[in-house]
Order: sequence, then structure tokens, then C-alpha cells
Amino acid sequence: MKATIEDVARVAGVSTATVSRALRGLPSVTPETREKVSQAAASLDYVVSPTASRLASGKTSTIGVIAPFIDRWYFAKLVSGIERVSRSSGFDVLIYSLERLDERERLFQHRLVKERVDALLVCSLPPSMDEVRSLQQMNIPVAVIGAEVDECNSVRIDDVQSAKTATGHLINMGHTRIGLIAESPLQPLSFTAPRDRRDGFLLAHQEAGLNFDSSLEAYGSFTIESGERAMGELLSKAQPPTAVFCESDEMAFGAISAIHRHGLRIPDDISIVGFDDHDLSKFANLTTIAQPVQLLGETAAWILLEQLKEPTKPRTSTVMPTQLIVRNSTKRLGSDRAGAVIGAFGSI
Amino acid sequence: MKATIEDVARVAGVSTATVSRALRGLPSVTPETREKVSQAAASLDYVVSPTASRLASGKTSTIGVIAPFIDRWYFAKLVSGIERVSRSSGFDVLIYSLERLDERERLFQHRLVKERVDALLVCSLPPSMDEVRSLQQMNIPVAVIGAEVDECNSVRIDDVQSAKTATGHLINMGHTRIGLIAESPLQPLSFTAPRDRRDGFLLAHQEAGLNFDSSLEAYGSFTIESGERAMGELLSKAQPPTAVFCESDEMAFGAISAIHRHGLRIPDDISIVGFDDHDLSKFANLTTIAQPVQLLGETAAWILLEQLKEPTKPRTSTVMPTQLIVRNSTKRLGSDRAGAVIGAFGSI
DNA sequence: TCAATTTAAGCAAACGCTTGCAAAATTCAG
DNA sequence: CTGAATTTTGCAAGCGTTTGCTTAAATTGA
Repeated sequence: MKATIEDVARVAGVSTATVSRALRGLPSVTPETREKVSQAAASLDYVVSPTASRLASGKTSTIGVIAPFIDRWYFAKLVSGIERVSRSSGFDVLIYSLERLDERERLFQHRLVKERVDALLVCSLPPSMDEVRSLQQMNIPVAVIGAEVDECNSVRIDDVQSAKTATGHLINMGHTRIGLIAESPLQPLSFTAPRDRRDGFLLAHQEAGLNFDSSLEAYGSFTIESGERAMGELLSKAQPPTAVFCESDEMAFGAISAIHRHGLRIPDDISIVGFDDHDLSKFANLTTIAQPVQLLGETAAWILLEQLKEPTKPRTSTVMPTQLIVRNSTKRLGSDRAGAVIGAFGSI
Repeated sequence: MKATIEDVARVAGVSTATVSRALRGLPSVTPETREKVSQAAASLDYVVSPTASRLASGKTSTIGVIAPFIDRWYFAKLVSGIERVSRSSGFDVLIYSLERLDERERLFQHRLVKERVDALLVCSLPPSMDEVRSLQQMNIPVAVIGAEVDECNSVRIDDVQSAKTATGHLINMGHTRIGLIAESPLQPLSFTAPRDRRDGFLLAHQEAGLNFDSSLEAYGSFTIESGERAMGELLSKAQPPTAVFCESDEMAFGAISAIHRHGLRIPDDISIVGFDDHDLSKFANLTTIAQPVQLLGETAAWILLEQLKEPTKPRTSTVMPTQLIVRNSTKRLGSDRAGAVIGAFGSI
């Protein structure tokens, strides 16, 4: 029923070795032979068995993606970018949505992974040094997205600088009591981006000679709900902030919701700046830091593919630019706002 | 360096056949032997090579997911559900994000797919009869999510009924000029859900003895932007609708934005109902139809896994329940609204 | 024209597992 | 106890490629 390489060889009148080489475009094949083989393959509707090919060659033509929450905006975008460039290079992409680190460790160490993928893309949660070593031993290239890791390729943004810019924007607008909605330090997963963003936030204060009142820090977990809760806490303070920097747009959405629930208005009573430039942020009129998420994924995949083609390629560390997008969720402290906001998402 | 089944066999003092059977928990192995083998395997840090196993057995332990836009909320949630249950059964999941149908057809027909996956999950875009046949011939089970397809498993919601309920809600509130933001009939991909939702919308009118003014229909493409554009058109009519049903929450978000941009208020001037119950809808205070997206994915994966275990299992067609969630984006026509809306997302 | 190179093609041994069938060991019935 | 039935194990033939090595053919240089 299904044609094998032997069938092709027979029809083309050559050996299977030649078929294999011809079909893969290897150099040592005459144009005529190659043509003959192609014809034979086409006539038999032949397609190589990736499985057999994998066993024989040890290459899987697959790249693995490890990401914590693939249903979240950020990770979904990332995966989408990765998938696009991988597939266009003929690579399959295998998704590992691992929330628990022990699962990941198991995956890495038992070289389970070596049998399945040629290269690995790790999103946001940087691998430990042990894990990196383990991967190196198996000789599988790794790229980390959203974090910098020794001896790994990395593709990321400058979270410190970006957060500093965002906070600076608030400071420039005259705000001095600025709240921070950050990732909870209690949560078990050790993302580095939130930490960096917090650092940037503090740095902006420092450089402006401002003192950060640490009671103005509240914690969330990068979800809308948690952002709402955190903002609730901030609003219940004796002296609430006049502006808030949220480490993600989704938390910002929650914060906005809480603010309205408290009968306050944005940006009249409180300014908000987020981080990510979520698809909805434009419509929510949220001032934010835009990061090219899909592009991060595409770039990381591309780097890995290059490295597979040419194993001697040196590791790279790419930092992509971000951009402060000023919309209508922030205003100069004390200034009157000129009329009603046009183009706002909300106010249902 | 890495242990093979032969190493285990040697250490355990049995044949490779026995190791294979023991490790896979097949019945014809004594408990003692099994134990011996397990010990040996553990001591060698052995793990089977999926590749070799695939070649020998013809099973890939992988399920493929074909989805058009994996970075969209709906599909990301779906994939997340699929991934969870697949992985917990030891199956890998391979993502095919195919926007173009010809790519998909190629994938199906050249039995490329047979070599890669044991079963296939097709999201939203129902396969053609040719494609189904092709898959059947290769003997690979298929489940379709979000559409009903002959001779395939399907997991979906009742789009007609749900849309009818949503529209009915508007009608019950006294609205008679109801707009529809539907998927453009021009776009090349033939989703069935939008069509069904439109049917439900019309049906509700019909059953209420209402006439639908077809000039109140505008088109989008399930994105926020397109929803905004569509709503813009509706608002520019001489006599705009007093309520609008959007075929997705994301288009509803766009519509909301457009309405505010026009200086109108929701629900005072216009009522909006969406479809999906997007993560943000609760915060946007959007009345909508909730569908259990992640559960759809989980169920579909589960069905497929069952069918792989027991190939004689009959095909199933599952319809999951949806629910109208009334929030603050709809109100009775002509009634005064009691005070300001609490908990709204927007009004930045 | 002929040896020396270079290039193209073929041989056959992996790759690491699964599985049908046969053999051995065990259990059972009488 | 013994032969039959049953259970457990082993043998070895695949599964469909790739690739190192060898051989044959073509090209080159003198």
C-alpha cells in the first residue's frame, strides 16, 4: 500500500542509498539520477517515513517548546510565532505545557527529550544550571525566551529598562506616590521578568530622587483577577497612590476594574500603566510598554534552526526593543483633563 | 552511553522481548520477572526510545492538533485543554497552525500525517468529506471541535440554540431593532459556527414574530478591530440598532470601543451581547454566552484517547452546554438604569 | 594513452524497539 | 503421575531509513 524507499529505488533503478541522497538534495548525485529518482518518488506518491528517518539519523526535525501557561496571551503569541517559523523550515513543534518544575526536570534529565526533539525553546522560566548542563550533554541547543541564561541562546527584552521607562513616564507626569502591582514573591515559579520589572520600577524612583513607599506594593499573579485584588488592596490604604505601574497588562485590566468598582476614574483619579501591549490594550486605552511577543518567538525559533544547520554557530543573546505607548490611562498629576476621553474601551 | 533495551535485558537476565513486555505492563509476564526488569531498567536509567518504538509498532503516541489561529483566545484555550489531557496519558501533542486550507489538504492526503500522529484533532474548520475519507483510509481517528462532521467524532456546543438564547434575551428586554455583527461571508475559511450563530439569531427573530432588518447586519472577522469597524458601520446608519448581538466577545469588545468613540453609552444607548465568555468579559461587564472552551478541548482529546485504546469504540457526538451570562451590557429598552454601573471594566 | 584523482553509486550494517511464532515451563485434570 | 492445556519466555524477523566504506565510473593531467 504505501511506498517505501525500496520501491522508489526499484522504479528508479538505483539503490536506496542513492534515493535517500537524491531526495535530500545531497551533493553527490548526478542531476540525471536525481531527476529519475524524483520522478519515481512522485509516481509512487512516496513520502519518507519521518520515524524511520529519525531512528536512522538521530534527528527528529522537531523543536520542543516548554511554556508554563499556553492559554495566556503572551505564551499563545509566542507559540504562534515559533510554530510559524518552525513549520516553514519543515520542523514540527511539540508543546510541553509544564507548570510544575519537577516535571520539567524529569523531562530534561532522563533525556526523554533527546529522543523527541532536536532543540528546545524554554519560555520565561529559565532553566537551572543543572538543567542546562544536562541539555548540553545531550547536545541539544536551547534558546530561552524572556530571560538571560548562561550558556544558552536568549531572546528577550530589557525588562529593567522598559519598566524604568514606564515608571519614568509616571514620574514625568508629576506623580510621586506610585503604586506597584508586582508578581507575588511567594509563588513557586521563578520567573525573572517580574523581578526585573520591579527593579526597573525602583530604579526610576531612585534616579528621580524619589522614595518608594513600600506599602504601595501589592501582589498578583499575572491574571486579571489577581490584578483586581491587588488594586483593591492599594485602594484601601489610608493614602492610596495617584498612579500605578502594573507588571502586565492583564493585571492592569484587573486594576482598572477595581478602580471603577471603587467609583474612581482613570486617569482623573488614578493613572495606570501596564506592560505588554495586549491585543485589548489599545481598546482599553491603556498606556503600556509594547513588546514584540510574536517576534520574540519567531526569532528564537530562527536562531535555533540556524544552530541546527550549523552547529558551530556561536550562542547569541538578543535583546529586542520595546516601546512606551502613551494612551489615555495616564495624565499629568493635577492637570485637568481636556474633555471626555474618546475611544475608550469601557464605561459600560 | 545511553542504555538500550538490550542492556536492560542483559542485566535482568531475560530477553529483550520480555523487557519490552514487562515495561509496557503487558499481561504475560510474571510479577517477579517484571520486578527484575524494572530494577534493571531503573539501575541503568533506561528509558525507551520513542522513535524506535514508533518504527517497530507503528504507533506514534502523539496526537496532532490542527487549528487556524493558535494565538487567539479560543484556540489557545482549546490547545491548553488538549495538551493537558494528552500529556497526562503520555501522549505528545503536535501543533499544526494551518491558516491555509491547501496546506491542510496536503497534510492529510499525502499521509504525511499518518507517520506523525495516531489521531487528529481538527478545530473549528471542519474537514471536507475527501479529507475525512483520506483519514479513514489511513485509519486515524479524528475528532472535530466546534463543528459537526459526518463520520467523525465531534465535540461542540449548540451554536444555533445559544445564539437564539442570546438574541432572545435582547428581544425579551424589549429590543426590536437588533444589530448583528457576524463573520464576513467573504472570507475564505468556512467555519460553521458563525453561520449557525447567525441562524440562531434569525430564528429568535422569527419565533418572536420580529422582522430582521438586514441593513442591521455588519461583518467582521472575529477580531477586535473588525468588530470596531463593523459597529462603526452600524452606528452610521440612519436608524441604528438599539441592541447588537456579536458572534464573539472579541468583536463585542471592538463594538464597545466604537460605541464609546461615538460618544454613546452602554447599555443606556445600546445593549451589547457577545459570545464566548472571554477571560475579560467579566471585567468588561459584557453579557454573553459562556462556552466551556477548555473543556471542549479536554473532552475531544479524551474521546480520541479512548478510541485509540479501544478502536471498536463507536464515534460520538457530544454537545456541551452553554449558558447565558447576564451582566451589565444589556438593559430593558426604555427603562432607566438604576444608578452607575459598578464593576465595569472601562470608562478610562 | 594510462595512471592518478575525483565523483557517483552501491552494499550492508546499523538505529532500538515490537511481535508472531515456537519453545519451555508451569499448572491442571483425571 | 502423566499427558494436555495454559502460561511465560525467547528467537528472530521485521519496521524504513541513513551512512561509512567500498567499488565503479568518469575526469584529469602528463
